Amino acid sequence: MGKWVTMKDVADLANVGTITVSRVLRTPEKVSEAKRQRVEKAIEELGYVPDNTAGALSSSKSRVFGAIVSTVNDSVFAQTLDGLSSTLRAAGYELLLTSTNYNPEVEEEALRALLARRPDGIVLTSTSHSIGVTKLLDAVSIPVVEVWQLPSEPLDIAVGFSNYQAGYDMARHLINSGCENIAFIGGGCARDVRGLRRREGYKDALKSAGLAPVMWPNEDQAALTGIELGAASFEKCLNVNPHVDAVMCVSDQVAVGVLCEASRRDVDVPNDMSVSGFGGFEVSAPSGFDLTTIAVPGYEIGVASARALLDPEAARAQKVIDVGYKLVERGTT
Amino acid sequence: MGKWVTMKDVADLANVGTITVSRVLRTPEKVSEAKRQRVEKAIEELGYVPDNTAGALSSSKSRVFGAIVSTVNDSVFAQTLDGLSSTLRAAGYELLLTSTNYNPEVEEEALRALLARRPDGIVLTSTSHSIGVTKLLDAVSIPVVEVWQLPSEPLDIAVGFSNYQAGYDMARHLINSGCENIAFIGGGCARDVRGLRRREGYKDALKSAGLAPVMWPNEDQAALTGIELGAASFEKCLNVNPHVDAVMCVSDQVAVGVLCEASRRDVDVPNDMSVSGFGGFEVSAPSGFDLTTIAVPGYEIGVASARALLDPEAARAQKVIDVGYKLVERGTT
DNA sequence: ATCAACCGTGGTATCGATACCAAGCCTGAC
DNA sequence: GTCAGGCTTGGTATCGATACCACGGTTGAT
Repeated sequence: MGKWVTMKDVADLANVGTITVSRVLRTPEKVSEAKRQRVEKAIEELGYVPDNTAGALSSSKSRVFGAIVSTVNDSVFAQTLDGLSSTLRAAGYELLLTSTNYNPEVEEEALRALLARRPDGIVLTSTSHSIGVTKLLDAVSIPVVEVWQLPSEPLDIAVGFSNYQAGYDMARHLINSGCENIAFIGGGCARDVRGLRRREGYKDALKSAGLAPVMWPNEDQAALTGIELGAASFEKCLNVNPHVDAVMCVSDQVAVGVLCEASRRDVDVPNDMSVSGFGGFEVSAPSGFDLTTIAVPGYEIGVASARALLDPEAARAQKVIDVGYKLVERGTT
Repeated sequence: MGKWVTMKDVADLANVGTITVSRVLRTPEKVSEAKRQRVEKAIEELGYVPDNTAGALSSSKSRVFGAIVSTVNDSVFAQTLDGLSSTLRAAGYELLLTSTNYNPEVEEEALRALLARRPDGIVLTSTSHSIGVTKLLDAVSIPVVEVWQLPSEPLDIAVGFSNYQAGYDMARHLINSGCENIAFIGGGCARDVRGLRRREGYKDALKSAGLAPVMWPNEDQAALTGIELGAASFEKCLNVNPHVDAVMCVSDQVAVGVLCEASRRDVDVPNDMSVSGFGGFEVSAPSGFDLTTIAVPGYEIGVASARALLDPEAARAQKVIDVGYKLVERGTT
């Protein structure tokens, strides 16, 4: 067992008290120049790495934040995690990550495990919370940030944007550009609450314009992932409704699937039909697809969440932090 | 401040010693049925959540593993993280995540921050390590797992597959199917060591078949991401070498870019030209692209790494754990 | 010249859990 | 009937750092 060097070892070598070593690390300005250099030299010499678990115990500040995500394997949350992680590390904090794989039953267990590490704050990507979860969170006094949506009643702080409004805006955009037979593909999965909200925005926009909404799939098709879902659903959609002149997709991935299927069927986009996506990540960037989409600032959500965690008082003044989105019009509409 | 319930509170309510509470949580079989139920009831009643930081201090087992990844925002590592996280959580461990954003200078700092949490083990996705990093890792006695490659001299344990062999195999596959003018796109970025290895495999396969390798880009094009890089590079490639009959891509994303550009130029895949990718994630799945690719078991790498961390002795017996890959032939070759 | 205020410094208690050791109880064997 | 040995149980020390308080020495004001 390679024994860890302790603060006392450093203190002895530098001929100071342990507390002085602690101060050199946390509040160097309160230590005289001479001793500080002695201590720093001793730290270097011994290769001392402080033990934050011990520090957490005595100061009741762990300098760790916890995150519970549905999945890491989705550029959607991945960008946010990158933003979170980078911002937090710059401030001297670490990120404890747990993924639930979209299984809501795991959430409470995961939260319990997270709380056992006494984090200074928590980030949640999940949308609805069991009463066990709510109870646990109520009992603690640390900041809780919900991301990627704007609940009307946030648990504590929310950072995101309105999925409903995004769906509404895109539908309006299609309507304004002359489309009259607009289908919506994806968003039929009950667990994807955010996708559902976008679909509702779409529905309301069509209704208020006097148009009939057409949606695929209505049943839960969790087995299919983005691109495949898009291709398969578009095919079905065409069978039922051959005169569709616009397809609004729940995600960029789905939109890519639609575009592929369209090109295979010689449907000319955008002349015969418009297609829109959602996300604004790589797949929709100025590439072969040139997809009109809603660009969501995933990384920014991470950064804003980190700021909220680091300064919860300021964030709580707002409660709900809207980072917005951007409708990016490109070649498919 | 919502005060945390401590083990002593539980012990007092259940009328036992604190140590008995500890045993109920860690080794319940050593506690009599009656007391165990009393303690469990008290835990439930008080909503007690144990403090693992305190436990880590006294047992010098943190039940946390650290991971340093280049980026979360890449399905490549994301699947591995999912596998890691799931397997570790099932065993009662947590994952401390740090991303370096492909900046090798951050690695040492990140590692230092990670070690300050006294993890029970570490996972690295980075390929080469500075001497500072090596020194830090030498000083500790915890398992260190390097993933997604098979270094000849692993620091401790390695879990992955041979990128060189994967490149070689795919090139052989193209040669065997009759291609004679095979270009390689991507993998020119010096920081992407794994891509470079695949490209070397390609080069050697061509050489040993008496064919001339053709590669784009040779300069560092970090600014372009996958799809765009594929589209742009393919264009240049065609200008220089219009008779190319196969394009081997460093990743599926790049391959998608190539396919898009090909379809725009009315190049018929696979009749005029074959295209292959690497990765085997969503984008290459049975979708519109039907891409021939090398499928890498990203999730499996995570699971195997977790096992190695949990039982380092068994893993060290192997040192290098090869999870392999699969050449998936589909419609583009 | 005297005293208050302040700065740098160290000693000691403390955070919440677990390791270690010792004690009490019960069972079974002689 | 007595004693050994196994089982459960609790007391106390401990992990490594920080909070709190107290001390000596210096500075500035009166």
